[in-house]
Amino acid sequence: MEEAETCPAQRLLKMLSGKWKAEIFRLALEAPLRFNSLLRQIQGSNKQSLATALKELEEEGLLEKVTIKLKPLHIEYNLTEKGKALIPVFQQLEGLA
Amino acid sequence: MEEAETCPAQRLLKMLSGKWKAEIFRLALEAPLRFNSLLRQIQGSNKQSLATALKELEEEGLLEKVTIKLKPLHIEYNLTEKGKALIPVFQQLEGLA
DNA sequence: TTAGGTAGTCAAAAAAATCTGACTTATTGT
DNA sequence: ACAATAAGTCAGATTTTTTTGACTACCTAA
Repeated sequence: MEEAETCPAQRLLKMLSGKWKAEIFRLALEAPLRFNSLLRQIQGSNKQSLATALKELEEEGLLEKVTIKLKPLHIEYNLTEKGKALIPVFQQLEGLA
Repeated sequence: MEEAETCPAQRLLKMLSGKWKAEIFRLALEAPLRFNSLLRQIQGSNKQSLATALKELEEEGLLEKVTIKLKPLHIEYNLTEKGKALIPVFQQLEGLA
């Protein structure tokens, strides 16, 4: 059941909610992400959860999926402009921690 | 099962995670909170969930519970200093929304 | 050609979060 | 004295999120 939210910050908060999204986002600040590397980097995570998180981050427009057609032929996830706009918030969050 | 988090922002994000916390926090910016008013103000919520959220916000040190011993003798929840430190982050979040 | 890597999907199970309704204790207003 | 309000708690049910393990499909290196 979907519900309307009254609090504007809620939407943004929800974008990074869930067990793995914040960590994925943080790693995306450093370099383009690749599925299996992520699975190795984030200990305790699992395929399904990462796949779901990546799909949602993509749907929310924070990450974009890019098929690299060169040599090792693989897929990358990059921060979008919208994703980059979130960096200062994220840093402020880290600053308080 | 508890797990250690690697991402520093995660802790802060978690403080305002959950279905009602952001909304509660937002209302706390305006005025001290009272349980039953909150229940009426936040449509769709319920006692138990609000009680849990308030308890957690208190444990996290964002709200403090105050017993007002005057005339109508009641309980208030106020933003703590730590809670107030979160205001700019919250505003930035709303600014992006 | 066979093994290993990459990038997943699917169904089902388990765990965590949220909701419901009944009940409590103390204080007010009439 | 009685009913209403305030501020909850508790057990159980329901819902949502997260995890597990099996299974695809494609490519590459030996």
